[in-house]
Amino acid sequence: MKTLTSRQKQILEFIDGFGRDHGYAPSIRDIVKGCAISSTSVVDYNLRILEREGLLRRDAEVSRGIVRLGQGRRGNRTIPVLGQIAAGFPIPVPAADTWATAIEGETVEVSHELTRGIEDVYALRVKGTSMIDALINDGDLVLMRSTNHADNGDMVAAWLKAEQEVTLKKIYFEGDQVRLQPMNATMSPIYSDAANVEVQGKVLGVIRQM
Amino acid sequence: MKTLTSRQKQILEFIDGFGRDHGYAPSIRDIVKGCAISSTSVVDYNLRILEREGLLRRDAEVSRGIVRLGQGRRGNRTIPVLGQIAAGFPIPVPAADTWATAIEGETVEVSHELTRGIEDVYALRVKGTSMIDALINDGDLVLMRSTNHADNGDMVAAWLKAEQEVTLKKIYFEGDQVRLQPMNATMSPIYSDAANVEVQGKVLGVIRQM
DNA sequence: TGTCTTAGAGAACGACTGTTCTACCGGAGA
DNA sequence: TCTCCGGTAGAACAGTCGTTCTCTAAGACA
Repeated sequence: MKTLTSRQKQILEFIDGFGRDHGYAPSIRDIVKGCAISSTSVVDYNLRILEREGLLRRDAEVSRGIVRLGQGRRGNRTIPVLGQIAAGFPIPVPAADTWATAIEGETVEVSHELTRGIEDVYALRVKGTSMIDALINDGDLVLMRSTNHADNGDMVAAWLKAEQEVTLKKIYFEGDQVRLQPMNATMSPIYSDAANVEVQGKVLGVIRQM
Repeated sequence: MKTLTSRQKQILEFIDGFGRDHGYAPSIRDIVKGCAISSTSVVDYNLRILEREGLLRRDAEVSRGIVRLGQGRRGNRTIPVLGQIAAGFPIPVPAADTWATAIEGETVEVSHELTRGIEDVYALRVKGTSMIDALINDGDLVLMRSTNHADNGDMVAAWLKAEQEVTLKKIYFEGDQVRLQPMNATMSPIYSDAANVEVQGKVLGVIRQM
């Protein structure tokens, strides 16, 4: 990338500032005024360069059609809070329609850093202190990736069919057995038949508010 | 708030969708096409209602001057990660210049929900498992509000002057004594002279990525 | 039945705005 | 000196876009 001229940096900064102040992009003439430039063609000229450099996108013949690209502008993901998780209480694996209806309810906003671009993410509010061994407290929000697959050592929400309960544990596959390991050394792991265990989701992160 | 008509909901959803797709707001005529409405005046009429209900803001005579308000659209805060915290290692209370230089370094993006509009927020990365009693693990990010004041029961970063160390504990003021309470019942609280304890910050939240 | 309110349709006006064409200027290179 | 090029000016054009005025229609209410 070629280094930007001071004018181009100035225009870029003006666009960002204008967006923060107004909530929409400036017009060419807004930039003319804001950067003390005397002609719209100069702005157009420099915007073409900035677009070529990949710093913004322009939609032809659209008023205020400048969209800033690059840096941390990607915004938030809105994640549905599908329900609560507590020992002995099943979590519904979200189906397409569950998803839609959940949108109406509680949601959290998280940055892309946390979800890392993963699509099927939902959140569960932890009820009770039964997960305290896993450093997860009452009221915490766990970000879950909806999946039926897990790797050794992943922290998962596991559905124990016979026991009819869900626990949040680390999972280890040992032959046709599955070991569900609490994160507290003083607690014993649960061993179960692999057929009896169904992975409902993988924990991506934890958010706690105080 | 009066309940919205289906047309108003439709327009609202179209605006949100258009914004996601294009990065800028639709024009009135975009809404006309997108919602199969036959006149711009109908859109204008409904937009006025939506504006009155506080669901959006319109800037007069500005192309694509619709700004969606309400729900979780407020965008992110960029929080500087000022350093690490580990037992026995002092946290610098951020001064104005520390702040500026830290901006250049690592940052996290968090939604406004977490910071609740509070200004002086910084983050610390937890090193080691010395805070595990407080349900905070190695590598976690603690969101701190920079303050010298704390209320009874707040979780704070406390600087013990004589011992030259910082701990993350619940704080209780008991006369001229201060009780620093770990969050694990099997551990004993630390009692210290009030003059020996300096609150450096209050924990607002914890973010853990797995 | 007549009036008011809500909702929608259609068209026209004028301001807003992106695009483009021509011209000017200074420095680098031949 | 002449030419080319990056950068700048100014102006005109045409399409975009918000606003507003007039009309229509259906339901509520007295």
